Amino acid sequence: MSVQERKQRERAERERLIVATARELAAEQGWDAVTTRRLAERIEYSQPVLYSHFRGKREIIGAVALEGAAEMAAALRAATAAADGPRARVAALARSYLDFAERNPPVYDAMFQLDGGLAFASEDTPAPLKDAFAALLEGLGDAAGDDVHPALFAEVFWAALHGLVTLTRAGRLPPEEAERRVDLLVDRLALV
Amino acid sequence: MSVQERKQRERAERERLIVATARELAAEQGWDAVTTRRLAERIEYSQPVLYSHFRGKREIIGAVALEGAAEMAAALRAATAAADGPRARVAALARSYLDFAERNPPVYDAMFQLDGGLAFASEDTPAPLKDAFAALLEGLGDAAGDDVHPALFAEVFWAALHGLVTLTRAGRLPPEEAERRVDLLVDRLALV
DNA sequence: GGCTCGATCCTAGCGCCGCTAGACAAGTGG
DNA sequence: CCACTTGTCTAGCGGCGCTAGGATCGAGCC
Repeated sequence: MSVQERKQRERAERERLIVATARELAAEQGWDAVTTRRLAERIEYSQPVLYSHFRGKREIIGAVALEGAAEMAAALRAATAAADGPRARVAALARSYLDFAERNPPVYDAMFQLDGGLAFASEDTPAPLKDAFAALLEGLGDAAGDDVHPALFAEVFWAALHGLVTLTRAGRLPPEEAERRVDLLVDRLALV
Repeated sequence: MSVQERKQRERAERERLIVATARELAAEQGWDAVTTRRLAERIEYSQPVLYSHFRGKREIIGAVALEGAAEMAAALRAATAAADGPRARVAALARSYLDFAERNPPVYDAMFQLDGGLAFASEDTPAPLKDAFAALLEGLGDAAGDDVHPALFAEVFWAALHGLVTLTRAGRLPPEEAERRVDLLVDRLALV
């Protein structure tokens, strides 16, 4: 069986290569430049090979999004763990979120802007996505206050962060004021 | 000169037809279905005619976005004018914004999700876009509080609303709770 | 060791996209 | 009546996502 196992390993390896290359290409030249032809050329296989791993381009985007979700969850947890006190924790969470989006624009796009064909709010939502939201929920802790359901609070807080990311990226919000916006958001929304 | 004037009128009329048809097609089948070929067929002209009015597809999307911005500005002003008291005004503004996005998904997408080639935060930002933000700013009035610049406050409030729209559309936030989220946003963010 | 056969991968191509060059008809001014 | 501008169309370019069908190659059996 060793031969089959080796083949499976190689296959999995190649799948990782595809996702990593797609991400790399997107980081260098944007998602528009990520075409199946270019991607195939970079991994030094022909186009149809991509389709033996993924149903189509959407699924490749989705794979990048899942990778990103896992990384974001880790980043959020690391940031909140290092913070001291409730307010600092919420602020660190917010900064960490914005920071992640700024450092990985194509990954963030894959997660929220592009169609990666991922189910979001259903039972078959992929685990990494659920976990990223869980990390958000943990970090916010009891900043929701007694009169508001924590999940609802997390949703609104998340929406605000996501809006900041989107509008900043669109060139609508000058980056210099980012810090002040985070302060405003944390000071007013969170009860800490 | 009458002949030339008539021609100009007809030309302007056809341009409106193009934009309206693009919007209609997007509303019926989504922006993916808005191709230059289909659009040309619907207006009963050939493809190149589109390019005598717009530089390309992006500009057509941009035109729909501008139309949408003007409508949104009007909707926001109407909603805030009808509201009584500062808190009601802010709440009406928020509901009106979300309502607009829900009623006109493709238009909202043209404004904020797609690339319409519009300059956003510079001196040559088209007037309708500036005006829409102005309407937002007016509606929020002095809900910013004394310690926060009104424009900065408007940006954050807007970002939160935009995030709610995006995440709701992505299926991430259940629509039933929309009202409660608006309440949370208004109660905490606005000082009224 | 030679052969069969299934897995694996590639070449070629389909239908569609955004966009444009160049032919052609219609209307205007001399 | 003719030259010419203006407006529109036909046809086609390069590139897209995706797939059918043929070639190749290595594993497993006699």
